[in-house]
Amino acid sequence: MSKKIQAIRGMNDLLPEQSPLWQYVEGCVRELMQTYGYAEIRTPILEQTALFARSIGEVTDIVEKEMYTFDDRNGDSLTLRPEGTASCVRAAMENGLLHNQTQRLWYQGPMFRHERPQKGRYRQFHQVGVETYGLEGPDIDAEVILLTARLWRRLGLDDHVTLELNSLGSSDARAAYLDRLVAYFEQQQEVLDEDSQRRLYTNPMRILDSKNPDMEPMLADAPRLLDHLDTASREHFDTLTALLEHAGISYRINPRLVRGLDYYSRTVFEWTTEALGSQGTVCAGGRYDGLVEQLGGKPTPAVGFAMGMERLILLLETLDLIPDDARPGLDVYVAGQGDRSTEATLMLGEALRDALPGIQLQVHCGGGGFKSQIKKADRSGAELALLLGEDEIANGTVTVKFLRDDRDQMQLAQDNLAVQLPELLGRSF
RNA sequence: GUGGAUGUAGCUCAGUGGUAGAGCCCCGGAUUGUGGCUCCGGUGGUCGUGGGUUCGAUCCCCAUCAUCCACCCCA
Repeated sequence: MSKKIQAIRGMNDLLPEQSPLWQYVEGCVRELMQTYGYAEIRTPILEQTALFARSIGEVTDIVEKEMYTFDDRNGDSLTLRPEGTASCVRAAMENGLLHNQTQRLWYQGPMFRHERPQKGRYRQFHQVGVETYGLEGPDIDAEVILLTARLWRRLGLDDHVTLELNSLGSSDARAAYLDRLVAYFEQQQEVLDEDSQRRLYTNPMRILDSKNPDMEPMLADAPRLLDHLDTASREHFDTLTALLEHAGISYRINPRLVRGLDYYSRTVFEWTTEALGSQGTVCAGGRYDGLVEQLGGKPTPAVGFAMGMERLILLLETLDLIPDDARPGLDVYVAGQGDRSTEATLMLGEALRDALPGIQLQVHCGGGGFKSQIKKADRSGAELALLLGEDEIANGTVTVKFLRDDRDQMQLAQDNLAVQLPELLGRSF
């Protein structure tokens, strides 16, 4: 077992039993994006290392210790993308998508971070993300949040997730606030725990995030960023919250909500759940007006978010919110008996698929006794079994056996099956 | 990167210092053209890996790898 090659730590196989659920969620996402007129963009999984170092922030954990970075054969430093925003900005700039136009884009795919795996956290994980460019007003912030809220409703998750909101203000206002904050923490040095001491000069806002209960009173009295916003950011935030209220989206303002990545400004938000234990953030995003310029483009306002597919799926599973059509299933299983049944079953299957293009039909392969074929039909989950024995083949009929209902089997003419099957299955194709 | 728990059949798990068992699954039979219930039989394991202690280790010790949970961080 252990001498065999196994998957890389934290990188999981998605097994057949799970893929219908993934396809279901992916389908919901695709429909949702189309509903809002967002266009899909697909970018390479590998980028030059500098792209992430410059956008995410040199001193973040992601860049400092979590990236899968290696040298290409020609000596270039490449990195497996740890998130989608940087690639998306790069691609949009490189292809002229930001030249005098706005964009509403979405993407989906695997991301890579070398972290210690845990529930809801893997080294290869999948994100769905949205990025909008060229829109500076709070209307687009609201739209992006409304879009996520619609997805929760679609998936039945709306009662199980909470929206948290904050504003980080302009970079000037934030810089001024940071000075105040650091000054406050310096006066409280003796209360700061070890982690916080370290973060005091690298990323002081993260101290606000701390879960250490001993620091709670000190943090509660810390200066709040929301009280030190510049006027424009304040108005932006107030308009956003008003829009959300109009739309009936409830939210909780969390003055301590800080995004981990350096590029955020003004609006930040997070959808969280209690049901996933320690990795409760299902979706997170915000505004990053400075990023495009930081990466060498013209100043371009931008808003986006990313959500974690594994966490979403875990959530649907723990809450038992998986609809039937997101489970594997078959409509029909075709079994045969006798020397000529192989040809007969395969041809019947093809004919039915021609006539009923949406049908989910499996023809038994691999021989075996009639009895075991019917057993397989049962285990397959199919509604009906179509049986082709010597008699049926001789007279052009097929025996229909109801696997889920207590109902007598019947013999039908093969020529008529395409007409009668939809009725027998209770669905159209 | 830190801490804790756990690795025995495909899956869920018992178990013992004298080289292993159950349930489910799978295959066959009772029923030579009929699943789901029942009964009978069968396949399947270098007991995660490497080393140590021992006459002998799946069990005790060390290391290592992996999984899970938490911290950190984040989706």
